[in-house]
Amino acid sequence: MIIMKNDEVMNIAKKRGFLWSSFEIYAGVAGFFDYGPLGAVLKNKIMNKWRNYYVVREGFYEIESPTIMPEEALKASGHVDHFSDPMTECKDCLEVFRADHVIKETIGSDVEGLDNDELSTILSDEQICCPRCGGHLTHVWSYNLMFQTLIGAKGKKTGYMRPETAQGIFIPFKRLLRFYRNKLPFGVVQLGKAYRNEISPRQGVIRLREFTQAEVEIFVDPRDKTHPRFQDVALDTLTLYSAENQSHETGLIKLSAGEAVKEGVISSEMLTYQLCLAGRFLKDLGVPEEVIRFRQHLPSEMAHYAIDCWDVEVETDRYGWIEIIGIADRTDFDLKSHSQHSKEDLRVFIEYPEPKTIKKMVAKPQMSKFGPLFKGDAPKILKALQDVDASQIAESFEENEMYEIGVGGEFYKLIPDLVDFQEVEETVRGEKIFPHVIEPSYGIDRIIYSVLLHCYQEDGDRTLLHLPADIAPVEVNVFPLVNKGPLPEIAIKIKDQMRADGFMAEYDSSGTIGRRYARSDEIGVPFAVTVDHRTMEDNTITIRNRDDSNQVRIPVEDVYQVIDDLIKLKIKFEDLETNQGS
RNA sequence: GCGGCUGUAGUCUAGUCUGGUUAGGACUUGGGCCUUCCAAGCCUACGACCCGGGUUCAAAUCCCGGCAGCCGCACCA
Repeated sequence: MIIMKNDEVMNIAKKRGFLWSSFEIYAGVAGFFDYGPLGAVLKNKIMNKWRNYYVVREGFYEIESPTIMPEEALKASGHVDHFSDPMTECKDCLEVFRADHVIKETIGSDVEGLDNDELSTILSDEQICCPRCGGHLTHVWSYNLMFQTLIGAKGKKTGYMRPETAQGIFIPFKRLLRFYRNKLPFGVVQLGKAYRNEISPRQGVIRLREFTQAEVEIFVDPRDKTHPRFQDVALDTLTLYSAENQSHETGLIKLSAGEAVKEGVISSEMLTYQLCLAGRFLKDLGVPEEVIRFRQHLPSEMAHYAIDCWDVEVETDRYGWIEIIGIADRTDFDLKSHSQHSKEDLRVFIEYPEPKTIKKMVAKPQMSKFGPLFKGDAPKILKALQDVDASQIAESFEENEMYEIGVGGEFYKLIPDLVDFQEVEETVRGEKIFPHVIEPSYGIDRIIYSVLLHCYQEDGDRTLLHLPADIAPVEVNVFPLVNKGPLPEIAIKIKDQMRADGFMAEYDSSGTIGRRYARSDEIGVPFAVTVDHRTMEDNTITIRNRDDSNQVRIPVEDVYQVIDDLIKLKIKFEDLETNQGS
């Protein structure tokens, strides 16, 4: 039995307060995890680093919307109908199947969109039996992956826990568009909990029923998916596993971002830019490049509305390659659908660079004849007439001497006498379109797992977490070399000053100094300040670097600034060593 | 949701088959001694039979149910 890094890491995570399964004293519930004292800090630091990437540097403002959503909204998004699976169970062997899959496999017809009763009817009419044992299948029921709840005291309104944060961004689109002063492209982010009632969550923190997402929705002009700062990422190397590589089993390819766009492997600059950003983010979290790949969705697995979709995957010893970020071009599906369901116009007016003057024929009703003829119906006919292309009417006049127009179920005959045609010049300044959406969607819990897993290292007896200094939960430890004389007191004072300066600092005097360093390394504290005999002589302390155990000696009064620079990655520990040497 | 295996301190484990004294050990952790730089040593303390029911004079041990974990199947818009 190979000892998996996964097991070691999860062991430390539990023992030292990063992660553990929830409700343990009540035997736990599958699919729920607590973040412990260190885990919660780590998570916040990672989320804040993420904000620094997207909110600060990309300028995509963050919003926060409710985690409970009304049924209508999720009906529009497709989750009510499509996030549930029609299930059927074999009465004999108790195996559970997806009803639509069984039907498709047995009689070959596509039954997408049929409701449960219709599916049940097909099952019995076609005498479809259990694919495994040939037994009888039950009626079809829905297993919806969303947690359902009731809103209000009378509980009349059905609500669901949101299955993704994205919808919370699409719904207030009009307000967001206005906030961004009606101009594309713009991006909006949301970090928060999402909920999926997985049938059988089993892979620890990889598949949770309640999890944290960080999602970005970037609204772009569908005709222009170039990125203004593409040059900034064009030379980034991406390890790609394209749909073609997968179907031909040709392995991974390494391309620069620029090449990937040029060769059409990735569909747009916008999408590619996001892939690069995701890659950089992971590397900044200490996930090495060798374990990151970008896998394109196969046409068969891609949601029908997406035109290109890439998963960022990280390799793990326990679970293989796992998806931790999904980056999709969702086109205009969501906005269009919400537009239809809500009857709100969620389009954006895009101005042409130059106003276009177009000549067109318009039909001008002869009101003096029109009015008397149609009387009360005239206004609505006029209104309907506005939506009809004048050339169509002209054509119909030529062929049939009349044009029939339908208004609300009634038909009216127009004869050439009633309508004049005029050629007019019209200035068109732009047009209304549904923006396309580029969506990077991060699974924060999976990222935290990946970070812990790949920052974990064994070095002889020593185990350490190579967390980047700016995400390490405890930033600095302060130790007295021995518990004698004034050393503890000085160390405590330094620790207190560190805390006053805003550092996550801890003091530890228990056991030998070696044991304290070991404890410190195990949770990835990047630096340790040690107070020793020389501190009393010349007021200096040592700073120990977690990653190589090296130490440099500096004056006590400098320690706060130096630690600050180290934690914020402004200087490297090696620079201190060099300075000291000179 | 189905089937198989498993469940003893924070961790690893002895004991379970064959029911019987105060559930034993190691590591970890807390306190103390020692110790002037990387899990040393000594003393000391805390800490467990997954939950519920049954059988029995007696259950960690046998039986049933539940829960959780692992493996396989299914599921994963």
